[in-house]
Amino acid sequence: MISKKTKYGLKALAYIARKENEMVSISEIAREENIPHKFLESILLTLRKSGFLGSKKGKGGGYYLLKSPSSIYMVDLMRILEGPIAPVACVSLNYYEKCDDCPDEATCSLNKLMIQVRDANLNVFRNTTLEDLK
Amino acid sequence: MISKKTKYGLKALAYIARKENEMVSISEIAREENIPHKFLESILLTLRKSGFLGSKKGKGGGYYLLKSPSSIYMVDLMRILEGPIAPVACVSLNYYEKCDDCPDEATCSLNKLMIQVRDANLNVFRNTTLEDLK
DNA sequence: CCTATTCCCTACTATTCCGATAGGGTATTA
DNA sequence: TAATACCCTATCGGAATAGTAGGGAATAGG
Repeated sequence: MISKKTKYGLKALAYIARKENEMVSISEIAREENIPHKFLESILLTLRKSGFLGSKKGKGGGYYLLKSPSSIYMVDLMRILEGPIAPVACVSLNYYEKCDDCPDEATCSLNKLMIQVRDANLNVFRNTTLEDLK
Repeated sequence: MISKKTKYGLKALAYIARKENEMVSISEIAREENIPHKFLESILLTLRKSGFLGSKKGKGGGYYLLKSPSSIYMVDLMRILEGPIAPVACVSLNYYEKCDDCPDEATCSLNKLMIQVRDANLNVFRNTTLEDLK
């Protein structure tokens, strides 16, 4: 199950994508998408720091996409918002970590299944862009 | 990312499956698979109550599979150990729940993607059995 | 029978993570 | 200069996760 952070983040991005080339304020998104204002603020902040959003301060300011929706891939958004795509860290491409218990990944009974799950999810996320959420 | 409960549970089941028709004790599994004894005990208890394992008390006792590994599907194990397969409850087949925020699932921007993810995972878990983990 | 073994069961604890909020600071526009 | 809107750090309660404690009950072997 994905976190609310991820869910809110994707919904907000889809909302911004629908308003092509417009500046969109946190307040507007929060209101229209029923997302807690302050929580959303922190999410958009990380999306800006990750290079997906630009922002403008002051009256009439807000957020806007830095790239076209069709060139923003879900796989990149998911990694920023949710973390690893893989179901266990020991098969993660971007967040690899060894298991405490498992002495040898090559003979681990779960390894193959975990890789299958990872790849199934990667396949979806690599073939979906923000354009598809509009 | 799956919980340690799920990971330990699957590893334990795979271990038991490898010992065909033998009685396997908690202690043996805990030792061989590096799983905390008491934690494993509680996991195997839920697997027994869910109908996957049988048990025998007393000296020489332990756990055993109630069905052949090839007829125990991952999808059923995952639902017991991990919970919903779906990334959000509002697209879950077995654990459906309406979203607080979303006024209408039919127009929700995430709905289609979430269903895709759910189905990708279902596809893996429905086509894998405990036999494949042996 | 007695005892060691092994599962059974409830409850409890410690830690981590999630969801959300507080509160002030800074830039921008009118 | 007032109002608006983003910037940033810190904090906090509650839920979930991970794991522990401790005694009870069945069983096999001596």
